[in-house]
Amino acid sequence: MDKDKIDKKDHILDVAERVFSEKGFDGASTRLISGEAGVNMAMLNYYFGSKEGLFLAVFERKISSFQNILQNLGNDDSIGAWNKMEKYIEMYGEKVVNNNCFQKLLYREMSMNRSTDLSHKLRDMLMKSIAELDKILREGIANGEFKKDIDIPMVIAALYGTKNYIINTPMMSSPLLGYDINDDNMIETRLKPQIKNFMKNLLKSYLHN
Amino acid sequence: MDKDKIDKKDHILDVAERVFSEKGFDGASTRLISGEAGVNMAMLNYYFGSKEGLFLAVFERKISSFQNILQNLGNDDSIGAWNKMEKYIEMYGEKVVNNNCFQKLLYREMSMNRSTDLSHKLRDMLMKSIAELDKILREGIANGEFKKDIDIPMVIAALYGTKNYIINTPMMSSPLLGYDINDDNMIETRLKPQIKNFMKNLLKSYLHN
DNA sequence: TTACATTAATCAATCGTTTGATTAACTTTG
DNA sequence: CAAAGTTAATCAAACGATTGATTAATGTAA
Repeated sequence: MDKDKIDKKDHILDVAERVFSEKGFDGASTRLISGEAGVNMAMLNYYFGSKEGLFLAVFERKISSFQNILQNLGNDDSIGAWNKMEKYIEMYGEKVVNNNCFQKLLYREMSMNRSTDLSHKLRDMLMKSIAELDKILREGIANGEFKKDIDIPMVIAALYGTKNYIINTPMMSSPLLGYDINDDNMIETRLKPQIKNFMKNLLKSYLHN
Repeated sequence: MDKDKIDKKDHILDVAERVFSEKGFDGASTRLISGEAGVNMAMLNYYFGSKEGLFLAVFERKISSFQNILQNLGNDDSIGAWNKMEKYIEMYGEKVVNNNCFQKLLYREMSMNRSTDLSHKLRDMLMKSIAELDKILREGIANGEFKKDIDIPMVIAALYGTKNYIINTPMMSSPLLGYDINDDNMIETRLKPQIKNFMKNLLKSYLHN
């Protein structure tokens, strides 16, 4: 059945995403991935052409799911810039902490600084989210809500960087925060509220006049 | 001469640090490292025992150089907490942006979340710097300089995370900031002041009453 | 039967590592 | 001093293991 094929491909992608995020591209062998997925090694090449094709497919799937979020927020004239900012932080906190396994993989790949098609695609994808945030910040400056001398690029780096630090280095953030970052329950009940709350307070005091 | 031997080992470590930071541990072959260092492949094992031994040696060398900085800052009673905070940001900005190649390597290894001796050593090393920052923040709260409801772990994550985002993903931060992050001259004249200035302003508005 | 799915076996290439031989610089001995 | 002995440094070559990829045979469902 066609359904089965899709489910199987999706299952392989799930496993590959996890293994790649744990071991990195070079550290994750095709034998390990296929073994953990419970499929024959040759199936990876049958479905995805090559190891790099599989790697690409992992990202392609997520890129399309990241497409239509965080959008059209800057075009709403009915609410102020700070209100948009809070909404952005809310949505960002939800979406991004949920996919922490993929986020780790994503930013490790970006830190490789490669000039591949994939890297450019990922950069463009991330830049879309950033552009939305940039628009909100400019609007806030223009209408006097925010101070006019705020450092927009650094605000963006602070928001994304703080989240990445927590998610990507659980070995540091877990003892720091006092609870286990790898525990999904802790992420939901404690980490999400804490991140959202902190980012709002931090940026509110910095941005506002 | 003994001098030459030390210099050669140091040269290999320099090259290994760069190649590891560019390709990752698994992506950097011993042939590539020895080739770029201009030494015979067997010399890596002769000097460092194994590839992992070389990897370890790269870190060991830096750990000892990171030892005595950022220390005894919290014990000085002659200046206030915010003053210490500014000094911390200054020193941190200098030390850390200078070694951006190593920083990339360091945090990529930490994101692997391995339970190796190396990972624990690196965590302990980083925790020392963090503990100093923690001490300053607690002191500021105790003496009324800082608000009493600040989120200390998140402040630490914001400081370290913002820097990491800029340094580790130049593909994002370069177009964001408008200049080339990989250019040493730009790092010195523009990035360093911008990071220091932003972090001070950001934290000043968040921490202070 | 036909077309797709799946398998075990195998491929060449590359991996990290080891080897035995050679060189050069000191040390010891007569 | 000079010859013999000793050591660390360096090299090309090869090792077995593992890598990603391919093949040819088999299974399966329409």
